[in-house]
Amino acid sequence: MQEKSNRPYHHGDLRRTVIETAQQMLQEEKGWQFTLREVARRAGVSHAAPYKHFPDKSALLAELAALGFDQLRSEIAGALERPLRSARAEFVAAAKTYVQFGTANPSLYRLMFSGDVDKAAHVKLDEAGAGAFAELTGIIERGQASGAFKKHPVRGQAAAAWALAHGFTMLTIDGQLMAEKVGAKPLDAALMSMLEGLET
Amino acid sequence: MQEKSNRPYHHGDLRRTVIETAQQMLQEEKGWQFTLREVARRAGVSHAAPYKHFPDKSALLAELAALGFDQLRSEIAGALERPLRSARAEFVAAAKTYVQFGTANPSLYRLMFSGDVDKAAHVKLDEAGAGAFAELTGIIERGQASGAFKKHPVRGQAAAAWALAHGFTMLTIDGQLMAEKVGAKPLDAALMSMLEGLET
DNA sequence: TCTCCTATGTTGACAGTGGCAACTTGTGGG
DNA sequence: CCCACAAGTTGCCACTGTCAACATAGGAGA
Repeated sequence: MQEKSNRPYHHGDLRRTVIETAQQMLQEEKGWQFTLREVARRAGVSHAAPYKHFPDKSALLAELAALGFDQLRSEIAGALERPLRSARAEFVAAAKTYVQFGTANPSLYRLMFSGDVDKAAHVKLDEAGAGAFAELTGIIERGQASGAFKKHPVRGQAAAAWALAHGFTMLTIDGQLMAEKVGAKPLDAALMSMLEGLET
Repeated sequence: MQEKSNRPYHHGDLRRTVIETAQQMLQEEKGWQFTLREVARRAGVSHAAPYKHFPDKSALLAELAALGFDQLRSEIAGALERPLRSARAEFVAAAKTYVQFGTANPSLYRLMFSGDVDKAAHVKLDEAGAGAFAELTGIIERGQASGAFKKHPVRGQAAAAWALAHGFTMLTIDGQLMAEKVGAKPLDAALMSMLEGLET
């Protein structure tokens, strides 16, 4: 419109708006390959405005990934808050929450684990592995302490559990684990296999 | 140079040259986010020449991914060619070959499983899951037939095995499975866990 | 051998991108 | 009230993917 925008010259909260707009665009067809200019357009500012809040596009992507890790950790912690009856129940709850998060947010999950975000740009991304891994390590340690799990090296077991959850999430997002190919409840089957290896 | 290139007007084998050049560029820093114009420059042709062999950039990426799946399947088949003493040995050989392939070719492996290649563009990508999955299914079937593996639903077990191998590969490529975090031989630990679940 | 059609190159253009510099408009602190 | 800084805008550059029109072979058929 020829008439000036009624937004004042200073947006007031552009950093948050850019992040939220980018999060919305993650849900769209191009996933994290949206353009920063389109983010700026939707935020109602010029194409260069986001550069006052993020050094470059990669920094915005890193921020999105970091928020994703925050949310993942929060959901896993939430799943373990309720008193659980056994190490097995803890393990299953954490794993199912993990996979549920990834499959509910496929583009975000891909971004979180793409090589394209600059891990040096955001300390939270360094903590990414630490967070998920720490939860799993804790579950296995408690399981071994209670006698429910075999006393194998904890970190190797935790790596296996994380690899299984991560791999399952990625393959599901890719559409590689269709029911007609892998049966109706492949996650349950996968977790049972892993548990049979873990349990005494 | 002002002097004309000594390459004749018709390249003669440009499609193969574009593929090979792109494969080389996959090994470089930008991974599969190389530009088609740079591929054309390195191939010594104009920026539009590749469009006579590939409808668009995505089609070239799909071709690279398909060749990656060919190579992966070939390497797994090669690992299983030698007579193996047990179902366990088969399982370990296939899994280790899988992870070895992915960690030796990180950018190619990421491309193979990125959501960014158009699966409709190449029938081999549809077969991607079929190939790896068929190998794993075969190993588990043979293991169950010989009595080495428990008689659980095969496809669920195969899905678990694939998820573990895939997840382990992706996390390794991401640098998330450093030895100081997960111990010296995390893949061996992971495979042992899964095998303890599989074996009778 | 010639002609014609197709394959496969090239050139030029378009619309868009990421990101930078210089400038403009507030805002807040002293 | 003034000034320094934050946070906007405008304009530009070099590059991209892709398309259309044109140029140059190459091969098949008469």
